[in-house]
Amino acid sequence: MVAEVIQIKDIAAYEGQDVTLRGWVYNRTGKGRLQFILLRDGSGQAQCVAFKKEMESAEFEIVRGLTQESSVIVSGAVRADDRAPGIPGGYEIGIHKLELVQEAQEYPITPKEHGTEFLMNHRHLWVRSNRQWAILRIRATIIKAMRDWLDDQGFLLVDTPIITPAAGEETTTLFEVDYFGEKAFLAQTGQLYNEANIMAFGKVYCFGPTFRAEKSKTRRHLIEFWMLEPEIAFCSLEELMDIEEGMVCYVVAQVLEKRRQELDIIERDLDKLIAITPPFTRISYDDAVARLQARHESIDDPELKDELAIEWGEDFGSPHETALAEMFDKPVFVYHYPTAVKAFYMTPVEGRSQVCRSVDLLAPEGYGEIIGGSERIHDEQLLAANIDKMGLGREAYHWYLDLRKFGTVPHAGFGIGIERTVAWICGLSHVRETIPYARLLNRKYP
RNA sequence: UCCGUAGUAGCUCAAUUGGCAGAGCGGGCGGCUGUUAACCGCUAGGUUCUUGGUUCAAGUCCAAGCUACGGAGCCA
Repeated sequence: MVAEVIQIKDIAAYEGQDVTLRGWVYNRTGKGRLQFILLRDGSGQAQCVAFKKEMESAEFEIVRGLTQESSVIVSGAVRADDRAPGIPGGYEIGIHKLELVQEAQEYPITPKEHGTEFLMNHRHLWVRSNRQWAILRIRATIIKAMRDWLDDQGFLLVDTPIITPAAGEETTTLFEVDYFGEKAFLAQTGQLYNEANIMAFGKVYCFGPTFRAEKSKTRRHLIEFWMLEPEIAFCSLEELMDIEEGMVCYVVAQVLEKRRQELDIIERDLDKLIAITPPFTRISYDDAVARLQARHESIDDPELKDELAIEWGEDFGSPHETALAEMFDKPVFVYHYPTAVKAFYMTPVEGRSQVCRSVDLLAPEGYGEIIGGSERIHDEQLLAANIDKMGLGREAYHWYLDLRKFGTVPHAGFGIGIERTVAWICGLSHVRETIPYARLLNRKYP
C-alpha cells in the first residue's frame, strides 16, 4: 500500500506517519551509506534521508546517483529534527522507498552564483530557485490582496480589451498590430473603457497586461507589464487618495501576514513594511518642487546636484522621485502636477488651469512612482478641445466623447503597476524578477 | 537614442610591464552514517565575443562591430 501523497507545506501535521512526496531534487549531499536529498514539491522543501540498510540496495544506488532537479516519488516516515533544512524545515523524511521518474541531465543552474544574463536566459528553470519561487508567490498574494480589497469595497472587475483602435496615452509608444488590413494597437491602459464602465457599474477595475513600446532600459521598466486600474464615478481627487492609501496598506499587511516565510527567504527588512500604515503624507507639486530645490541647494557633489536641478513646470525624473521619496519612510502622494506634463483627460484645477487634478504615489526606498491617477475631465467641450490640441483625432475618440453626453459625472481613477509594487514590497533592485517571464527592450526569450 | 563598464572552461572569476591559459563550483570515477552552497582524492573540459590592425610575441595594446550590465530620458 502506498502512503498518502502530501504537500511539503503540510509536513508538520504528519509527524510519525508514513507519507509520499512527489517532487524534484533541489540538492543532494552524500556521506557514503547516508544520503541527504533536499526535495521540493512546489509547496515547500523537505530533507529526505536515505540509509543504505533501510532500503533495497538497487534503490539506494539510484539515490546515490540522483542529479539536481531529477523528478522522484519518495515514501517514508515523517520525523521532527532540528537539523533538517527546508521550507518550512524542522521535519524530514526517512526514506523507505524511492521511485525515479526522470534522471535530470546536467542542470545549468548550480547552487553557486550566476550572472544576470545567464539566469535570464534560463528563466524557465530559474523560476524553480528559492528566491524566485518566493518572489512569485508574493506577487500572487499582492494581486489577490488588491482584488480582494476592491471587491470588498464594492468594485466590480470589468475586463477591457487588449487590442484597441486608439491610443490611451502617447502615440509613440504603441505596439501596432495588423487587424485584417487595418491598424490596431496593443492596449497601454484600460482607463478609457473603465470610464464607460463606471456609468454602468459605479465602481470598477480592470486588471491585465499592458504594452508600451518605449525604448526604456531601466530597473523599473518592462515592455509588457501588468496594471490594475480602478475607476470611480462621483469621486474627487481627495477620495481617490483615500482609496489608494487604503488599498496599498491592505496589500502590505496581507503580504506580512500570509508571506512571512517568503519575505524571510528574500531577506526583506520587515520593519520597512510594518511602517506602511495610514495616513500617507500628501504634498502638492508646488511643495515638492520647493522641497527639491531646497535639497538641490544643500548638495555639494556637482554631478548629483545637476541631476536634482528642477524648475517649476518640469516633470520629475527618476532622481527627483527618489529624492522626494527619501524624505519619507512611507509612500508619499504628490498632487496637482502641471497640466502641460500630464495626459489630455486630466481635469484642470479650478481657477488655476496650469495645474491639474492629478496625483502620483511615490514608493519609499527609491522605487519611484507606483501609482498614477487623476480626476478625469467630464465636460464635453473641454475634453474635445484637448483631444484636438493633442492632435489625436476626434473620430477615434467618438465613443469616449459620447460618455460626456449621456449623464456625465465627475469621476476619477488610477493605475497601479504590479511589477513596481512587487519590486518595492520585496525590496528588489530590478523589476525583471517580479514577473515570471519579463519582456525587456532586448529580451523576449524565453 | 545618449553616457559609462564589461565579455576568458557549462557557471562564477583569476592571469604581474605585452612573454607557457589557471582556480573554485558543476560533470565523470572512487571514498565517507548527520550533511546544511558537505568534505577528501583522481579526472575530463578552451575558436580568451567577432573582424581587422600594431608587434619577434596579444586574453592583455589600437579600431570597428556585436552582446550584456549600470545610469539617463520616457513612464506604471
